[in-house]
Amino acid sequence: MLQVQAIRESKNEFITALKKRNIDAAPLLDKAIALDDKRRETQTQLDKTLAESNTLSKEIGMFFKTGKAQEAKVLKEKTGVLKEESKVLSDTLASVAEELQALLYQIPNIPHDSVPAGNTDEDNEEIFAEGDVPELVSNALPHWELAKKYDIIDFELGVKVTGAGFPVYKGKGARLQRALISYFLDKNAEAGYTEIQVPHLVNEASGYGTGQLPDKEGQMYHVGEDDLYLIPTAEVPVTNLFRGEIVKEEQFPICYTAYTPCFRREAGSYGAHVRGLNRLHQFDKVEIVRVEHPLKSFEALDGMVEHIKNILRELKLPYRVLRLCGGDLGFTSVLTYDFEVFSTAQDRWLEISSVSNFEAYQSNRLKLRFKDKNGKSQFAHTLNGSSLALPRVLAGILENYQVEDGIEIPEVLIPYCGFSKID
RNA sequence: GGAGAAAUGGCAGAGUGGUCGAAUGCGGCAGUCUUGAAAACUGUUGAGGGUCACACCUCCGGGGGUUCGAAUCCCUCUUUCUCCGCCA
Repeated sequence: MLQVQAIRESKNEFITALKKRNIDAAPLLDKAIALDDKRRETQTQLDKTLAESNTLSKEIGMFFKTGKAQEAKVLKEKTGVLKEESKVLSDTLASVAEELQALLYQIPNIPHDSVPAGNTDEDNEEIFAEGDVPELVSNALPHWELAKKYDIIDFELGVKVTGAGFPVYKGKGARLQRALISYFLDKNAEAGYTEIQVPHLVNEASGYGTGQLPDKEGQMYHVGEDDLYLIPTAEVPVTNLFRGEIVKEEQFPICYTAYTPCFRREAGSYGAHVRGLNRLHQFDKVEIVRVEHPLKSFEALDGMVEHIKNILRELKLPYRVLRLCGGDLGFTSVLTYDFEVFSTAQDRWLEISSVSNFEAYQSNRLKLRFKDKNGKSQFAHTLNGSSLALPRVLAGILENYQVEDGIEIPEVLIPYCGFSKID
């Protein structure tokens, strides 16, 4: 969430920037400032009342010690009144603070200067493209047909066991998927990311920490009996490792990578673009997460983009990089680059990675800080990106690497797979 | 799942109703000594809010209560440890 102090300092800039998200933020920001004024005023009054009460209590103690019970009794009556007052004040404070918090949760992050205005993915800005679209055989198939033909992914079996959107990977399909996971993790480790394994279920506080709660509640699977959520991305457990932490400045950059399955209810999504691996309830993803010094976070973002480009280059997949427009930008993000692979057989772009800088928006919720050189603590910046999301990379490989009598395996993956062709 | 014990500052560990934000040790930082380092000695060292800076307020696992006053008493939740049971 935004810091009230920042809202006070840059209200007009924020209003202008939030227009790119098609939001008229003026009333929200004004209300936040007004609530914060009220909060501070109440806090001051409460502090005064408590200070008085503390002083009197000490005096009472002294009177008791010196046997002056009568004097103590008089003061006790006074503190009784102060107690009533402070009760009222602290109730007011709690409710004002809660209201302010709820309001701040509703205000999205401030888009970066470079973010284009716009409403939908149509308005995203292509900033880079690379790789040749392969010439495919005349009877090229989409991946769900290929999956059936070579018996490497079974969607029906998944339906039987669980439901739609939970595919079963078989044989070389399963092996290829595992190869991709290992390959991605190795590439990330090579680039300086520390590999970690994290829980796949998180508690409510973690959901709030990274911003999935309260606004995307319906997108997560919730285990009611234990009040836990299945993670929609490794971002949630990995970033929450730092919840409430004060890190040392010299620890920067903090770079982690983790493989996890991801669970998404995808409530409300429908249409022709959800076939096969395009949209699933459970899928695998390798994530990279960074915690950075505020002055270094955009440099870090660029580094992450370059890193992912390198991977796609090695896989020899045609891809492009988009800068998301205000309307398509995630709630908590300042700047997001999406990577898309071109699927020749489907004749469309498939999103395979999303790389974002959240600046201090998550840190403020997480209370993730560092000590600067002056010994002051300030919020760190958090970033994350997919490196990469498996199903669509798999779809891209299956479709773009198909030949007359099978599917070839990208060269870099052969050592991981132990075979060079699916047939 | 059953029984018992515990939760205090970066760590260890005192503190069972008032002067305790908290002894002491270790660690960290600064200084003295030293060519330099180590040792020794001296000083300093939690977080948040608030202030120009002070003052002041809050925090001893979380929440609630008793009291004029709570780290200390009561309730509750969570977590950890030990023993037993079960088990990948």
